[in-house]
Amino acid sequence: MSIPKTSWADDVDELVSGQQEDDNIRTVIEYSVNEQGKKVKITRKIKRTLQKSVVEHQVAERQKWEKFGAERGNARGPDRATTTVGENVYLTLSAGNKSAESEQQEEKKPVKSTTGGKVVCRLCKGDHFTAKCPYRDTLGGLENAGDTGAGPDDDTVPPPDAASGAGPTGSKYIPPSLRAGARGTGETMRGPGGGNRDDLPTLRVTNISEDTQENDLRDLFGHFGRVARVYVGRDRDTGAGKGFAFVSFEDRAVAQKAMEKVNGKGYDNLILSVQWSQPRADPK
DNA sequence: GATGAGCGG
Repeated sequence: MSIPKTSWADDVDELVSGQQEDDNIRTVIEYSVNEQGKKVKITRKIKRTLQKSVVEHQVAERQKWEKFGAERGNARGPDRATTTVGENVYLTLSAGNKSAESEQQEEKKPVKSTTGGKVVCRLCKGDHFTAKCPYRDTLGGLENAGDTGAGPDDDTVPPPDAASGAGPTGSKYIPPSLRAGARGTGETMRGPGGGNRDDLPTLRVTNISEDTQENDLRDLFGHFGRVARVYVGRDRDTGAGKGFAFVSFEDRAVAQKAMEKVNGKGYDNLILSVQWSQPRADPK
């Protein structure tokens, strides 16, 4: 009763010779024809993660039935040459460790829904992100101690039981860097003025060659003083330079000096132009 | 001649 095979896909479920068949891994081989008309072999290894043979009782009973019709007299149960036994295969299609359910919920809610789609500043409850709060300098320190550097905060170390996790009130764990009185990255990441990088003295350098790199400019301007940041304007897609760059210094006087010295200077057979930068246009 | 990216409850 061998039924003639009708397609490549019928060649499924045979063991690759010389391959160990693990009880919990089934190897399924398929052949199909791709867009270029070529035969492709697809080998799939299906791992059984469930308990073996989770089958309804009635279904299991059917395996004992005598065969009838054209199959009369053949061995009981499915003939693996012609029949693929369905298994309980659970596919969990998800990205980022999210369950499918939570992913759906996420799609439903609008992207920026914190307070009904409105952004609310944590400091002043204004209509902007906390980072752009106009009162950030004065209020920021209250929310996150150590923000302004050597502030007058006391050096109180949290009591041991507070550090060990949930207290009697069920408070959340707070990493050491965020505990009151914590010193560390927050301080070292900021310049001496306590300001952030948006108000560093910055020069706009134009007429640079398109293959000028950040490091080239660092070298060029580093002689005058500490360079805080270098940005080279590039084409988004190609990455090629667009002929201008921004160089930020720690010290405004240094920036001033650098501007005077480098402006009009030849570099890479071009004449550099150095001006104070304008603050970045901020989209309102 | 030329004016940046990124982060986020």
